[in-house]
Amino acid sequence: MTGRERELQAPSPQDMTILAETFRLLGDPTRLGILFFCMARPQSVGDIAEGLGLSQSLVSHHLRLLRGARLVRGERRAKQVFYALADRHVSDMLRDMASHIAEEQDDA
Amino acid sequence: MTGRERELQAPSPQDMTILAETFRLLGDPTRLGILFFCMARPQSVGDIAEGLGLSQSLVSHHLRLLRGARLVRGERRAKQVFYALADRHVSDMLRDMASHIAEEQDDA
DNA sequence: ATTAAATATGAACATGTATTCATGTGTTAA
DNA sequence: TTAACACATGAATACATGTTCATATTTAAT
Repeated sequence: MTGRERELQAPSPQDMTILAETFRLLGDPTRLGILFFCMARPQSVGDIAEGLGLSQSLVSHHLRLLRGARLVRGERRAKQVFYALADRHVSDMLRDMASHIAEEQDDA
Repeated sequence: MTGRERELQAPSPQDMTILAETFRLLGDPTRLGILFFCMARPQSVGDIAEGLGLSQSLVSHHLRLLRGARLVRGERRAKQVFYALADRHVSDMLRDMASHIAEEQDDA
């Protein structure tokens, strides 16, 4: 115990880069919608497109970016590819942020 | 208890918008740097600029965006304006995300 | 082999945005 | 009132990026 328990050190430059990149990808409404749409269970590209009212091409483009950042994982089943959040960290991040935003509204 | 305790409902459209906007603002390396720089204690605009090697104008422009989203708060003291994270939610968000990213690196 | 279905990719475009430069506004001291 | 300091703002620009359209690739069925 140093008496400064709440001291917060800035992330390493490397983590900073990844952090900013992650935030940037989550900062697009379309991509954010895709992520929440895949949260409950894996969804095929077509399902995402239809469910969110987006073109198949657009969804595929966004999924490529999300894949590149390891935010989602895609698995083939026959002709379709089902996408899911990459791991628990991703879903936890979304959940945490969502709850922070929700609480923030109270004390406006 | 429903047996589906981990069920996650998507945020409301309104929260979705705020969430995406928040992510978008955090998605810029310069802004992210400014936020972490102000985390420990309030910092003046000049200190931020000098500390991060940025122009005063650029810092001011970014602070305006961060203010608009209520991510930071500015307080005047004499000639200077000291900026701090708006509230605990903001610092918690940054801390949470940073730790998620840090842990994510382990199981690469 | 053809055909159809599902997804991925490349080019093109329009829009958004981070940065710089110049200038304005507010505050303190003389 | 000036002058100097600290910060804010507007215009301009270079660059990034979200979206569409057309087309390629992969898989399954006949």
